[in-house]
Amino acid sequence: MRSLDTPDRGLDASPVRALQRCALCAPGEVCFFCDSQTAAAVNSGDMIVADRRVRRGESLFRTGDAFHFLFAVRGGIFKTVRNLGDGREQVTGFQMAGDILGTDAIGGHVHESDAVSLDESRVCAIRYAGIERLGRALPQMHDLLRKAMSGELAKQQSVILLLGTMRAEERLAMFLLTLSQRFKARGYSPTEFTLRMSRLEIASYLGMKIETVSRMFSRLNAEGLISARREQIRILDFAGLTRCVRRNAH
Amino acid sequence: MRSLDTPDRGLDASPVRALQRCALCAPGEVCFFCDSQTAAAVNSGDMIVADRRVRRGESLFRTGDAFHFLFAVRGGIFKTVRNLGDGREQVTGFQMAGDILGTDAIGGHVHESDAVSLDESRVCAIRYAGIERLGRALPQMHDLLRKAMSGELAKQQSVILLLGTMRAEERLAMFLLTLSQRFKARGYSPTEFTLRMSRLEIASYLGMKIETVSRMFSRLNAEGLISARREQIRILDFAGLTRCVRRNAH
DNA sequence: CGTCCAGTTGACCTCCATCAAAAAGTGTGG
DNA sequence: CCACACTTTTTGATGGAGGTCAACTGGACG
Repeated sequence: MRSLDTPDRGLDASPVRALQRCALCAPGEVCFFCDSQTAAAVNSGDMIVADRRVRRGESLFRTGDAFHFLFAVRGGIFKTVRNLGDGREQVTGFQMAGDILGTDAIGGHVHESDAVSLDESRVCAIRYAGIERLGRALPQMHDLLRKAMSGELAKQQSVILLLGTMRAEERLAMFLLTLSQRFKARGYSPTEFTLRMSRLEIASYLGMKIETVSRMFSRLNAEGLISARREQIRILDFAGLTRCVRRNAH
Repeated sequence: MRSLDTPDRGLDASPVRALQRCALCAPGEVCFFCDSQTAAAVNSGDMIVADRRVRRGESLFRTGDAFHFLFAVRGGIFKTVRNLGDGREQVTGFQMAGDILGTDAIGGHVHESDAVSLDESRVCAIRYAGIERLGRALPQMHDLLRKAMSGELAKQQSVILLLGTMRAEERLAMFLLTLSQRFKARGYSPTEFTLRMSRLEIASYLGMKIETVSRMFSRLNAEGLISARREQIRILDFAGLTRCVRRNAH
């Protein structure tokens, strides 16, 4: 009930807190650490934070890299790709402003996935050792981090449900609804947006083949639920899309 | 490469640290907070920790419950079940000694899944407020928690890959290999064990139907890789099972 | 010994993958 | 600006893995 009725807690949605901008964020940007308390710490220089831009196609980190930094996405969009070792790989998520990258490497000290920018992106690189140290003086930051990681866990569980229980059409409908939600939360139009990821990347993320993704786009088009032409998406019927996710049940 | 070559970092595997038992753990038990430092804090009464047994079929928490406690599994086994709201649901994981439960609710303050015991289980219930408070004096505990959550994220990503890219036979082979690994890490036989979960629960977890699970068990049997009779499993050929996971690639 | 439930096996069908080709963009050099 | 190569997306035709439905098997328990 919850994940469908409250889509902002559903698949890959991330609650973007309406917080004060931190010292590093430019107007129009939000980042994970945008919090007055935390921003103060950043200013005071207690924590090593580096502003960084990442070009389309560039990686923040790759599988096997030693873990030193967490990354707070301030603008643009990333994909994370995880490798199975036999040539197979899968996109495990898309991250945009307000999202955090690298948390899955805290435990193993090594990144288990690639983070690739799909756009001109801006991030803050935050030295993890600094976070560990600073937490004593600034417990809010640790709280923020735990909440973000907990949110990641919940998001991934939604992906697991999508992959484990949904049919192709539902998956795509869910994907579009979630994207729409995320754009809305960031102040962009929820009804009209441009896909930054290719059909291949969508297919990988949704556990299907590129042809099937294409067919499902066409089908949603034919049903009058969306108007999709290549990367340009307009959602025409939210209720219909939501019904589409539910109806294939059982 | 990594997830197959180093199975203990693969699907649902959890590195069980060989640490000193904490004050609450009985001989033969391990828990998440088994750490001399942490154990001391537990003893000193700084953190509210309650020992608790959970009977087969009982829940630790249910979807919608307010979040107050994390649970450290000391013995037995749990499943977490997440609901899609239209009748569909899926088992998102199995947790045994050393694993932690409830972390996905830290962000939203509400549990988004059910945690059900599949056995006579023992857990420590740890008041989350206590963890937040105690972290200042005992940073190791926060570190432990972050690492555990990070490990959860990595585990779930492996599940996402399993659901997104693997065929039915591979999924079951992977499941058995991972279980074996987890038993081994806990000092039990990796070659011979009893499944505590039903075929239905396995099917749900692996995103397939009960009939398919049954067929795949039969197939692995026929191939001489395992000897499975109902819940009693013996692994006859580890290399063969591993090859089975790889071979269906592409 | 019959009932019940979990698991297995069989027969059939559907959804999606696969293979193939056309269509629509994108980029490059003349 | 056009011709040509090349990539990405769409559409079509076909087949196969796994879902569905149904019957059977084998423990567990009264």
